[in-house]
Formats: sequence, C-alpha cells, structure tokens
Amino acid sequence: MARKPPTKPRKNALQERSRATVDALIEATARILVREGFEKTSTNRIAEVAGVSVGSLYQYFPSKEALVAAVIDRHHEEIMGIVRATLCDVMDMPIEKAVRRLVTVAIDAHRINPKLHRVFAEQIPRAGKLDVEAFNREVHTLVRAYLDSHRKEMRKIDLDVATFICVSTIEAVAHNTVLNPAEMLPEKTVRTLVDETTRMVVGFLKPSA
Amino acid sequence: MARKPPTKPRKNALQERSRATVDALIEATARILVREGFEKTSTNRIAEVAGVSVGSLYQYFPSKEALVAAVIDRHHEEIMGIVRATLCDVMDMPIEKAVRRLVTVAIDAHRINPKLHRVFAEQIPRAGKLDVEAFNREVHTLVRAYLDSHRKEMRKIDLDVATFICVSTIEAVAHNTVLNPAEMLPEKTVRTLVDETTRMVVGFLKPSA
DNA sequence: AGGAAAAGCGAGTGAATGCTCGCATTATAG
DNA sequence: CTATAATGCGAGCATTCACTCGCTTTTCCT
Repeated sequence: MARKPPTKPRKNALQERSRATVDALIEATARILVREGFEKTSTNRIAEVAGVSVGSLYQYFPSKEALVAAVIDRHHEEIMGIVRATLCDVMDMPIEKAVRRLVTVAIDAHRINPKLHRVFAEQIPRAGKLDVEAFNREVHTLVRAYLDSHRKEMRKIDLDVATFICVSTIEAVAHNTVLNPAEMLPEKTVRTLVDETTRMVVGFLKPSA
Repeated sequence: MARKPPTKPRKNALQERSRATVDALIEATARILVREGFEKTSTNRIAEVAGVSVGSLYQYFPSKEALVAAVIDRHHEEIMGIVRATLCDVMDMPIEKAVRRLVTVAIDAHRINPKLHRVFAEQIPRAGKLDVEAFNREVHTLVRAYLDSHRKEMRKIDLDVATFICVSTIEAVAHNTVLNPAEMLPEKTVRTLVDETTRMVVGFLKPSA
C-alpha cells in the first residue's frame, strides 16, 4: 500500500474539514487587511485570527502572497459575476438605459466592500498583477461586445478607443466616488453623479447632430 | 561659544556637501524603486547606491518612509508645476481649447517618468496618503476655478460635480494610457485619444442644444 | 476495531532589514 | 594652528516574519 509516496506534499486537498480551514484563512486574511492594514498582515497573525496554526496555513497556501491573492480573487470574482450578469441583461437595451445601468453597477460593485477595495488600491503591492490585467481585459471585451452590437445608435468611432475611454471613465468615477471623501456620501449626490456620468458617456457615443 | 546645545540632533542642515548627500540619497531611492522595485528598496541598499553610509542616511531622513516620500514629493512637485502653469495660461481660453490642452498635459505629465509612476501606482503602500490627497485637492481647486470663470460657456451644472467628473476622467485616461499596454503606443493613437477625450469632456460641459 | 491517510499543531530557525552609536574625517572660526 | 562643530562612517543590535519539521489528533475505510 505504499505505491505513491503517501504525502501530498503541499497544496489543496479538501475533505470537508479542510475546506472550512481554507475558508477561515481567507476570511481572516480579508479581515486583517481591512482592520489592521497590509503591513500587519503576517502569516502568524492570519493563522491566529483564523483559529488555526501556521503549519496548517502552509498546508494550503504556499506563501503569504498566495493568501492575499486568494482574497483578491474572491473579491474580483464577486464583482465579475455582477458585471457579467449586468452586461448580459443590458445587451438588448438602448445605449442610454444600458450606460445608466453600467454606471450604477460600477458604483455598487465598488461599494460591496469599500474598505477592502481601498486596501487593494492603496496598500497591496501588485506584483504579478496578471489578475488585475485579466480582470480589465474581460471587462473591456464585454463592453466592447455591447458597443459592437449597438453600432447603429452610435457615431462612427473606433470601437476599442470608445471602449477604452468609457471603461476608464466609469471605473474612475466609481472608484473616486467610493474612495475619496468621507467614505459615505449622501444618496442624492450619488444619483447626481450617476446622472451626469451617464449623460457624459451617452453624449460621447451618440451621433453629435 | 557653547550657547545653544551644539548638536542638531537630526534633520536637515545644509552646507553644500550635505546638500549633495541628500540629493544623492533621493536620486538613489528613485533609481532603486524603478530598477529593482519597492521590495528591494532597503535603507542599506539606498545608502550603498548613493555612495554614502547608512549612518549619513539617517542624519537626514528619519525613516525609510521619509525617503520614499521625498521621492514622491519631488515627482509631484514637478507635475504640479506643469499643471499650475498650464491652467494659468489656459485661463482665458475657451473651453474647447482649454480642455484639449489639459488632456494633453495630463498625458505628458504621466509620461515624465512612466516607470516611476507605475511604481507609485502599483507598489508603494500609501500610508498617510495626505500628500496624494493634497495633490488632488489642489488640482480640483484649480480646475474648479477655471470652470467657474467660464460658466457662461457651460450648461447649468453643479461646479463641484463637474470638476470631479472632469478631473477623474482626464486623470484616468492619462493614467491608463501610459500604464496599461506595451508602455509605448504609437503617437497616432495618442492623438486619437486626446481628440476623443476632449470631445467627451467638452460635450459634457457645453449646453446640449 | 484498527490502521492508514488526512488534517492540524506550534515552538523554533534563519534570514532580512530598519536603525543606533561610538568613532573618524572634513570644514569653519578664532 | 587649534578647537569646535558639521558631516560621514559602518559593524552590529534588535526585531520581525515567512516558513519548516516532527509530532498529535481526527477522519475515513474496511
């Protein structure tokens, strides 16, 4: 019974109990990132908060970075789910309606966990950054597809340029709205921002005359 | 001749030679940040590259963060100089012309030292972030002043909202243009981006009819 | 039940690094 | 020329932290 070296030396292996451990570790990492900042997020502390030992931590995550990356992935996946769904059911709407939805969703997405978002933006050194790039690329592709199928409502313009500008703009407004000021601004202001941003983007895409 | 306690225990004190030391330290920090990344930027390494000793380093900078902050400040001051000057001589121009200049300048500013900019954006944990906030606030104030004195060319809109959206948009396009792709994109594409971004912002500000 | 594999443990190790301190060198003043 | 301050030095201290290893406990399978 000793065919394979019986040790699965590292990595994932999930049988119910360990799944909970993995979750606890990711959750703990997110909590510490938000509450104590990236600097204080050490593997020992993560294990402590998660209620497991460092040893267990290293059974499932080969490095500290892997843990942080897992937190980022989880958050990105959550956001991408919303974005994909939205772009899906927006596909048949006219530009005006669709853009308004997208702007709203962008702000909502940034509001899922503003503090975590802030930590990502301000504190975490994105080393590989491949994740973020992939994320951006998918958004770009999806938006481009929408614009492509609504060309008739638009003026003549290079699709990639239009996509780039629209995505950049919407993302920036959402980002700055959520991160900049006193963290929580009145609902009315947010509505104004959505209105105005929508107007800007729609005006940009629609034929000028 | 021993009136004042003769020790200037720490901090700045500049008599020609030390000035050079300080410059060398800041310059070395910038170089290491760009060439080796934030992680490799240790005080010992900085001193080594600057050709001075750690001891000297700590005579002028109370901590590693202070050094990095100095690099950031230097870069921001450079950019703010350009922005201030531009907004100054743009003050009397009509919106169309002014916005085009601003978009161009924004991209140029991001291109002063793209690699350094990238390090700031991706690797450096902005702890206090007071510097960045002050930076943003000043830009906001300047742009707002311009818009205020050109109200007659604009539709009716809250000045702060308009400023917020314009600044966010222009900054985002510039940022993504310089950082995103293959680092160096063709001049023609950049011109297109300037044109289109200008069109968007101007269309947003001008009366609709 | 019983044995094997999976999961969990946590004190300890080794390396990296921010920073200090006592001394050496260079400039300035009288 | 000499005293005093300014500047510069760099070995080493103290700390932090990612990560390992030998062991125990739990779960699964027959």
